[in-house]
Amino acid sequence: MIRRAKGTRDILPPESRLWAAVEEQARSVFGGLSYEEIRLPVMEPTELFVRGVGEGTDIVSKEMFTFPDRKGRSLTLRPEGTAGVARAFIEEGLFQRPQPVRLLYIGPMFRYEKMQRGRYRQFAQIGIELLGAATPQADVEVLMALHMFLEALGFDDLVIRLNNLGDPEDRPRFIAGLKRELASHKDELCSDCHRRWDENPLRLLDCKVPRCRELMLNTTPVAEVVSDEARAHVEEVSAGLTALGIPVQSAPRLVRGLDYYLRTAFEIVSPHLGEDTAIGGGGRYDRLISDLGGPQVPGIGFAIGEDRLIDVLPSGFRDRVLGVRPVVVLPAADGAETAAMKLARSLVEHGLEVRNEVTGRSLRAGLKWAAKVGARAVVILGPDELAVGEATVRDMDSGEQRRVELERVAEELTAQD
RNA sequence: GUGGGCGUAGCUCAGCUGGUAGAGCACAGGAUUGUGGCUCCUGUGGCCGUGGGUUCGAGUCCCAUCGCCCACCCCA
Repeated sequence: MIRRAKGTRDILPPESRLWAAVEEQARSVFGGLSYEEIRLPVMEPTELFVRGVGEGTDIVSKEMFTFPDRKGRSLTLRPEGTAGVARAFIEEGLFQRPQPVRLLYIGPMFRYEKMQRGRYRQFAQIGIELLGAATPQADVEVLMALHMFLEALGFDDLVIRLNNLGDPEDRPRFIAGLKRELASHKDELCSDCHRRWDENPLRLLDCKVPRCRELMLNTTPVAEVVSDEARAHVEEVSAGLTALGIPVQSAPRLVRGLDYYLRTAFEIVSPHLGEDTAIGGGGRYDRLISDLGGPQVPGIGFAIGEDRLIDVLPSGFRDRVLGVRPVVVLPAADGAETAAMKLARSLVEHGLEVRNEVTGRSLRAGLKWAAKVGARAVVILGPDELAVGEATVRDMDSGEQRRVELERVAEELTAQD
């Protein structure tokens, strides 16, 4: 048997309904703020991610699906969405449109990772990017959008964890200070931290090892070392969110896995799900476009892990989506097929979800089947009904049924809502 | 990348010290020829993950390999 590639999965009905509903909600909420969908290639030149995401990141150093095409060009399946958006922004001249530009993307990303529950090598992200606005208000809008979207799905205890990464110019000063503070305890750090010490010192902050964590708590937060402008920027973002009634929590050790973030960096969490499970995260990336050879255009955005989101979806939303029940149309007489099909067409046109019986089951077997597929009602077209142009409409919960003229079946079924 | 556990029907699993592959659920039909959910009967469904080895004989023992799960690591 041929099996799916490691780390991929098949999303079957009815689970797939949740995906469709979540994406529809995203288009609705983000669309309401004029974020319009951009559809990008899932493969890009490898160099885009090496330069965009950063060579020292885990993603680029060991998690990319990279392969040569038939002419020897190195391609990579996108491990995240922002780099591709930045590339398209430059290549398609989006900086010549009225600024800022608001974009939404939904789609699969790929990372060659060790498998674990809730983590896949192909996973989906929903993200937005706001390009061409450097103000704190831009950050506030993006975070508000994130909050609105998740609230629309029924999350009710969301907290934004916010950090200030400063500007790239602040980085060496901060890192030097951090190392100075940690120097006397360097031998107590874990082996990974020793590696990070030289390769990616910022990520020292992010270590999950308890002893390392303790040591980090005593270090000076990045936010206190950054330039006045950077500090004012993030403080204004925080104040703006608070003024909107969106809970914000300062997260001095929050560091994200992508090199391009500066100033604003954040995650959104739902505390009752556990503090380690961020639903989404993002930040500001004012140098990314220019680093990739484009104009100096600032940007901010986030990505939500759709797989994980669907895993933790509030039950209300879940039940609403999965609770939709079909109406079964059941021809139970010779020659009833056409009338049944016409009726099905009419019911669908009235917005009902119809499930036709097309296997020639007996009335009895048909009803049994209807119960199994969760039908809320069955429309029976037997010989008696057919003779007088009627149908029997049976409510599958109450068992009540009545004869209705064919033209009035849709009306009968939509009335009970 | 490191450590541990597990691979038998679509799903959950049983299968003893090696001797002709099983159950429940699910699916299909019927008992009830115009009425579902309960019950009962019948049926479909397997190269026992794959390859090699030991043996008269392997689902069972040995080796390898692939896959899945858990933890670490990392991360949306």
